[in-house]
Amino acid sequence: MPAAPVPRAEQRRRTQDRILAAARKLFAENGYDRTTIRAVAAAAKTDPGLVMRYFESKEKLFARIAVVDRHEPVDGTPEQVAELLLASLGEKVTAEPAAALAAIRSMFTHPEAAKEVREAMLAEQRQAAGTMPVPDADLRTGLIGALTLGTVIGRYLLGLDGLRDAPPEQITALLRESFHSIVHGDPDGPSARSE
Amino acid sequence: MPAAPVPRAEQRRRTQDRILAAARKLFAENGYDRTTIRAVAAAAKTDPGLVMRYFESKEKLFARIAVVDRHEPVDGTPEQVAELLLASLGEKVTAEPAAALAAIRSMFTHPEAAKEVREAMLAEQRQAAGTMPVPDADLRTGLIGALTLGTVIGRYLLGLDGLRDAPPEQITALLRESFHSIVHGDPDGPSARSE
DNA sequence: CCACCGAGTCAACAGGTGTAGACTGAATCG
DNA sequence: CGATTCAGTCTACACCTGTTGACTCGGTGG
Repeated sequence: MPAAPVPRAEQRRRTQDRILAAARKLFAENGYDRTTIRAVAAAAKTDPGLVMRYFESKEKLFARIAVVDRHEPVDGTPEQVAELLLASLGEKVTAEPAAALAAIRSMFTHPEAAKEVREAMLAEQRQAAGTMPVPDADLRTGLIGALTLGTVIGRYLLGLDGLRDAPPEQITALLRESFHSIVHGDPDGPSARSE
Repeated sequence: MPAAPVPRAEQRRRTQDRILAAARKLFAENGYDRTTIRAVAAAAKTDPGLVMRYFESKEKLFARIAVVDRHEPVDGTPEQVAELLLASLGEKVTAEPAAALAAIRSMFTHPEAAKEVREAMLAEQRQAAGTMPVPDADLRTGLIGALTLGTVIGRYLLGLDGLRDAPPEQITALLRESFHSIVHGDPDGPSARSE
């Protein structure tokens, strides 16, 4: 007597979770286009039809997965802002969030993913820019965002030699001075340092 | 009487050029997966069959297009190396080579494109690393490569607000100090500056 | 001038895609 | 206990993909 007949609600939750996990993994590894509903279903040991039933469409499934989490508002002096942005990079380099990787990997070919990444970066950018009273604040904060993105890509998506297995603290240590110089460096280059 | 019957050789060259131009454009805009042979043929005002006949396969056509040009060997003191890498970024930010964009846009989903970009970056990295007598030279040069890539991506592929229309000199000026600090900064962070 | 070659066109194939719908059987509920 | 709901499965559709081969027809070399 199989006395433990798994309740239907729980059964459903389990399969949905398996599908989400498989989707996260496959989207992160192969990007949107190269990930098929059939592959997700297979990896989740289910049927493509079920994936459709639970998540409506491939698009919706991807949207459910590929979220880049926005961090809390930054504020303070430019130096503090630089330090905060650096810390946020540290988290990203430490955590390896499959969801963000899925979005980043797909952002060049999938419009929705590009929008997701762009908006997350712009949100960060606007807030940081507000604390900088220089005319080219947009450029500076955008640059820092780009550098952050480049670092994450180099480490996780390209696996560059020096970056792949470096301890996060070492990476952030090397970038600390960079971030600071960009945030409050003088606009005409480093030739005239006032500090 | 249309007295100028275009010679066959030239006719062929023209069509091949049209195909190559269309492929460059479409691969750069949409990436490998989302670019179809049919679309290339249509944009080149030809037939898919002809594309196959002239370039054998989609793969070969892409390989023909997506080449990231390696620049000449860098050498000298670390400071000079930093300056050279910065200049090379300047070129990249100025030129907007469709070919490289095609490779970069496809590198997350197309293995061959990833290899192309990786190898171009590693070649640069190895040479630059040779001039640095520190144990973490790989990390430093890899980081600079990642920052360069991030900048190009932010400018051309994401079109970030501050980066999209900033003059290249301004970008390189802001990054100059960063590159230098990474190349010859001290390994334990910027807290103890010897300069 | 005529046979040939090759640029260009067309239709089709085999495979893979997202998605829809009918069906089955067991958990659920009155 | 009987009726019903619903997780899970299977089949099929319509479409799009890279790629192939047969066909046309005008420039080309003998």
